[in-house]
Amino acid sequence: MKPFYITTTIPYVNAEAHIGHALEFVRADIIARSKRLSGYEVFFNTGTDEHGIKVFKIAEQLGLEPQVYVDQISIKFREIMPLLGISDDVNFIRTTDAHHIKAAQEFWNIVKKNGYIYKKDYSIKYCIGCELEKTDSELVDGHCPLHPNQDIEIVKEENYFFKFSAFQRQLLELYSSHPKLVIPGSRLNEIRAFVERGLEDFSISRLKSKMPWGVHVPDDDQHVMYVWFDALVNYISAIGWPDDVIQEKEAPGSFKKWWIESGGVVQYCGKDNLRQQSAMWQAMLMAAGLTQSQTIIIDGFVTGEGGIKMSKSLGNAVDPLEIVREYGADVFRYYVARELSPFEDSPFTVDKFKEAYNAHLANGLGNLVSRVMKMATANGIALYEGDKSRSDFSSTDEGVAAIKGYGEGFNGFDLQSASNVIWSLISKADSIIQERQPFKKIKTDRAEAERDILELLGRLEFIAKSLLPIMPETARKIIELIRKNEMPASPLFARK
RNA sequence: CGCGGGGUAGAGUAACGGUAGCUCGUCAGGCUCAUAACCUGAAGAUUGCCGGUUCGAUUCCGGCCCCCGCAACCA
Repeated sequence: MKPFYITTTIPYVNAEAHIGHALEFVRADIIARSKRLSGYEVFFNTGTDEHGIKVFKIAEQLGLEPQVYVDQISIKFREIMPLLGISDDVNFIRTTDAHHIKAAQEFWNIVKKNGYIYKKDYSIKYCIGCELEKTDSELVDGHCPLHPNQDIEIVKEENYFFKFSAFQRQLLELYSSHPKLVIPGSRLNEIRAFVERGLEDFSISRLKSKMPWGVHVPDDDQHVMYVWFDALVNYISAIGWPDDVIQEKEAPGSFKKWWIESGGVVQYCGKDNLRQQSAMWQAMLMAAGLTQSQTIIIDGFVTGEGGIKMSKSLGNAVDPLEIVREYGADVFRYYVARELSPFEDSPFTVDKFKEAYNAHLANGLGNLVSRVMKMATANGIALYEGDKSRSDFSSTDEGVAAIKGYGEGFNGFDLQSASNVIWSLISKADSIIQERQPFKKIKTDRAEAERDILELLGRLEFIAKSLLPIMPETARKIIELIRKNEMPASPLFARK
């Protein structure tokens, strides 16, 4: 079986999971499931990023050891997975895992040995009020917005730096030779323009005296790693690197299989992560002598009504778990796949969600299942005689075209166009019932009506099978009903 | 002249050189197998503004206005 490796970015655990995380988990899972169904062996990775000053401070405020805090919050993220219908075999990496820490240090050693790590003075902008360093973008008029009356202190410290600037040409070559590296193409243009403007080396360590919660820099007990050389390495530590490379100890789930033979990792990330994933991380891989990622899919953001940023203070934030609690994982997955733009920002409101649920799941899919199964069961017309199907939609011209459109959607990671194929088949089936009226015909022309109903069952089965990656539980339920020739005990999606 | 994305019917979006499509909502008709569901039809858009290229522009080019994100260590 051909291997396929897909990963999400791993969320930082300074806050609980929000809808953007849920969206990314679900999208990656839909791709993972579809690959599995088309015969790939899949490694699906997600997890949590747990080091850094913010986590350290939060733990301090809560009066907890950092490790205790991250244990608590990491498990919350892990527990979300089954609630979203994420595949059971998803790998969940934590940057505090012993193996990951070892891998991050080994990665550092290799890059250093290759001459891409050096030390220099670094000016940190520090807010005394927050006791935190600040980035320019966090400052308003040169002051911390939380402490506008205090001056920002410039603290100089010696940090390790990564020679990002050395990779400008190689990165540009990579973008030219791999036009599908970043999806959608507009994001590739964006990152290319960024790299063309010139790269600055970036700092990859912090003084341990100020930031104790991090991976120790090898051979220097004054420093811990700053986020990049820690968190980004998870994509390879998750698949066993460096064991089978360094020690030539080939383990199952090895780096060679998942990173090399698969053709590289497919990564999902939000648009705020474009730079980190498609430039910084790729350069780090080059520096370590490793091959590049295969594809980086850039998600848009979920916004509130009218494209306004979602935030708790604005009161327009939607909690994915509340949605899942009320509607179930499959409905949320449907919404992510079909109602949100695959690559651009799209609004998510409870009203819109409910509207889509009623229109396309209750009235659409759910209602179709009821009407088809009613005609089949009431008249004793089953699709299967033993194991033999009496109507196979996939071999019809229409079926072949549907498979093509659906496949193209998935190949381009365009879940929306893939699911549109399914919903146009649902709509078509509704029209067929209306036009041919098998429910009426059954009284006058049984043979003809039976043919119609069998065709509808075949279509419904095709719809259900196509739905497996997106709405796995629902799809299985429908397939089961068809096999047993039964009505659903209660409506699949009750109107709300 | 920092970078990128966008402005299309009441709402959300698609098309990207050839009569502006889809979904929701609205209105009218039909059907009764179905979850007051389904089917058909209608109304509703001078495709942000101005100019250019073209036989023809929502689609290409130039200018302007407005919105959003990013602007380097914010996951």
